[in-house]
Amino acid sequence: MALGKYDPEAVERKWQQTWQDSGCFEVEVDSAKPKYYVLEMFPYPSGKIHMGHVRNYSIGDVVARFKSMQGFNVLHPMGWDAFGLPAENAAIKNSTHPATWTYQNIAEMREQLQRLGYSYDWRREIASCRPEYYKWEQKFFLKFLEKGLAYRKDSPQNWCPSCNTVLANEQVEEGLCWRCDSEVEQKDMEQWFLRITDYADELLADLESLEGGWPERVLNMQRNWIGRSYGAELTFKVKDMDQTVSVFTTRPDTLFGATFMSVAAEHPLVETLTADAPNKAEIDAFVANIRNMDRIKRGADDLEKEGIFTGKYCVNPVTGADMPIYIANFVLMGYGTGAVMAVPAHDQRDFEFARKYGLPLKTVINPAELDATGEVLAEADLQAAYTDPGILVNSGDFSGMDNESAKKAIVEHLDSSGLGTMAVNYRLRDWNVSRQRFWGAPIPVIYCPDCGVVPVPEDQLPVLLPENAQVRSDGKSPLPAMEEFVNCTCPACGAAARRETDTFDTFFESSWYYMRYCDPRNESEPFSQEATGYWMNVDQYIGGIEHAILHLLYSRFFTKALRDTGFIKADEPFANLLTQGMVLKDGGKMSKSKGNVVDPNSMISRYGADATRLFILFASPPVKELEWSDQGIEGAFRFLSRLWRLVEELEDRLEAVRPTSFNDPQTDAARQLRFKEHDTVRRVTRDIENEFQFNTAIAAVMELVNEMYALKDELADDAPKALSSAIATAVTLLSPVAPHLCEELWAAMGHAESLARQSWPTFAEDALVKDEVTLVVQVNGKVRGKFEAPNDAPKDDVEKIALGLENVAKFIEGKTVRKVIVIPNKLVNIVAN
RNA sequence: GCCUGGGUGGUGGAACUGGUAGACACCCGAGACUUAAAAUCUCGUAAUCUUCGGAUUGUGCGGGUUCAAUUCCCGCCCCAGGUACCA
Repeated sequence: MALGKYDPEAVERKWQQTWQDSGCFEVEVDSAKPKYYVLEMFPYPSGKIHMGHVRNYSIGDVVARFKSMQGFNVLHPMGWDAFGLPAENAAIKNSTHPATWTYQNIAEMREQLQRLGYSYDWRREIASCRPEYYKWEQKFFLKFLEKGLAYRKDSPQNWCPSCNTVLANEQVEEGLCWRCDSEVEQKDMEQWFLRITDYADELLADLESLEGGWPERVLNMQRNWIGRSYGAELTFKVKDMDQTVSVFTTRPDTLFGATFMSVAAEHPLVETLTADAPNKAEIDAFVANIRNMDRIKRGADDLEKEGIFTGKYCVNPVTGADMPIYIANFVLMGYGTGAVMAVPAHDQRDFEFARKYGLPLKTVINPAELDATGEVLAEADLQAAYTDPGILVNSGDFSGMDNESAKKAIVEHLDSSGLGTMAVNYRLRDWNVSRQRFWGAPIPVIYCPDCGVVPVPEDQLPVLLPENAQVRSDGKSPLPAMEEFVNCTCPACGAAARRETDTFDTFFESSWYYMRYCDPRNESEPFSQEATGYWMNVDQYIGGIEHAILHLLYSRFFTKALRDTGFIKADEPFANLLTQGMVLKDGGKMSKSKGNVVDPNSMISRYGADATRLFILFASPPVKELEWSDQGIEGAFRFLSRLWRLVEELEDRLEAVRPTSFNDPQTDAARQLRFKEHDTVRRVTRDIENEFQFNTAIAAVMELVNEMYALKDELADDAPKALSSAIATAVTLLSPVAPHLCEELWAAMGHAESLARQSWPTFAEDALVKDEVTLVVQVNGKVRGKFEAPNDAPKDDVEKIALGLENVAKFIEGKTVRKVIVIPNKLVNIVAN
């Protein structure tokens, strides 16, 4: 077989067909083999793949092919995160059904991914918008409902006026909708929630088990998001009223210094407290003003602290002092209890508030150094709150205690009277999963006028999304107006009832798709225990950092919830996580508005899939950002052509040998090439295993190819065997990155079996032993010369040669040699002065 | 403010447990081949100086440890991401 000119398109199409015909990447449960599950985040079928996808999937493909060659049974699936708003928008624009647009996009994107030669088991492909898929999450929801993990609640929600739907807390970014950047409003609505907060502790604790496998910053982002703080819940009696106010505080040790109380404008007690206030109108206006303020303004750093006195007092349980109750604009209903005990001497916000409204300050924590002198921090002198640790003062029996011990002691004291307990508070809120959208999975419940909320019986699943729906031009979901969908009979009593018209948040689908991949065609259950027992967890998950909180937190929660409802045995879904960096152009993110988008298709048709993959993996390590370079991909293409030409030139003399099979060099050149060949195996293997350093792995193969070019004419009789072995090694090592070209060259050497089925090469230690090594000579730490010496030459010999070097002698002349440090086979440092 | 990363040539990036800083590639320059161009091949390419042997400086800044520091320690500056009136 003659190779001829390198034509990427022809080579790539040929091997893609071959792999498909032979079922090369199709895998089954095989308990005799160790498994490896590599997964890339499944794409939203927007219509076209972009460079970010190419990077994500190329990284995953190298891992999959590498692990497979190492002997693992590799699960490497692909599918589509197919529900979502863009399909509805496109449907409005083209007046079609969102499904039409979605399935068309899937077909196009599948073809593009196939053109890139990724080693997916396409039989396992899933699309989350198919009833065979969402049927199971409807079932999960019913189980959650049964377990009390799902509940319905009426409360203020984040509302995006542009998307016409509510958003989860995680989907609001700086007060804006995560998807469309519209300002998010607050709206009272009845919605379905999942009790993710029940798992707050476990979600936090298990992050420890991911240490090492997940990037530290993602673990930290999740920790911050869950936001656990330790403190106490204290109860204050309202004076002259049969009411109490509870607060959460991390500083119960400062209770003796609490001089007033601040509550949020939304606090349920506000109305009761102010009912008989003489300035009721003024208070109402103040409250309304805060409530109507948008999130951004209200959350601004420089927002002036403002408040208004309710006219009521509560009683400090330890001092008995009256504490005026204020409504304050900086107190948030969404955190803690929506009420704060104000300790102006030891909290900066309370300090500012107290100064503004002339409220009393009382020092109760004294800096230890000051305390030693017998003095106490003077309230009048305070320029800011004292928030550091110290010794309690003015605190009755607790005075003299250090403030850490006092936290516990004071809460225990209150506990006896039922006014305080230790408490843990989380920033995490329950997950609102209701969306007022059409293109999503219907929430399987029915509202009966007599029975209330009734779950759809399991045998009536799936609740199908109607195929005949007409999307509305105003963007609202058509479901509430579709009588044939809405009207139904109550499964409990048979009366006429209404079906829920909200659909699930699309993060519902992406929270469990990796489990479905394990058993994607199962019609009797979401997945079998056998399949998930073998394949789960995902060994390596790869995707963008933008999912660090949302998707990854929801998936972790889902795994635990499905474990507790008996579906799966795993505690965590993803053992290892790689977050790849963004693909940039001219220093900025590629975007249509900037007009700097590089279309993968044009690159593939021009340079081929192999060159595109090679460049994107070579230009930068996976976790870093990648600057796209048009010259760079040309360089990648040039290297592949160079390798191709080398094999073409030698084709007649090559033998179908295994990598690193050449082991009896006769010439120095052959010894040198053999060293390089084995060293390359060592480096490439190490670089891929350590942090997926594909860039340096590729560089190592480039060096090997350069070495072959440099030595090929000096190999004499060793040439055929030495070169055959080195080329076999080069194409094998490079095959995960540029699989098509490598298969072609492998075949050209005379191999009948696919390279994809070969085992990963190993290196021989003896090949890495050099007869001669270069030693560097330093004088006082500066390089002054170098020389060749036999491997493991005796220290004394090495020292003698080093001291005798001309340039070295120059630098030690007139000085006394104090010490000579010899690092074997590396370096000699002469210390002289 | 707090948390997490990160600052190395003209550019992307290397440097295994402290041991020749700049691998590999891009760009650029010179030469070979060619009628010519492209492609390809060879060589050069941190800065400054140079008697062309080499010398000096150099991994954000300032200190320190060490025979030896991009690597370890202390203090600062800058950049990116996350997060926050969180009580």
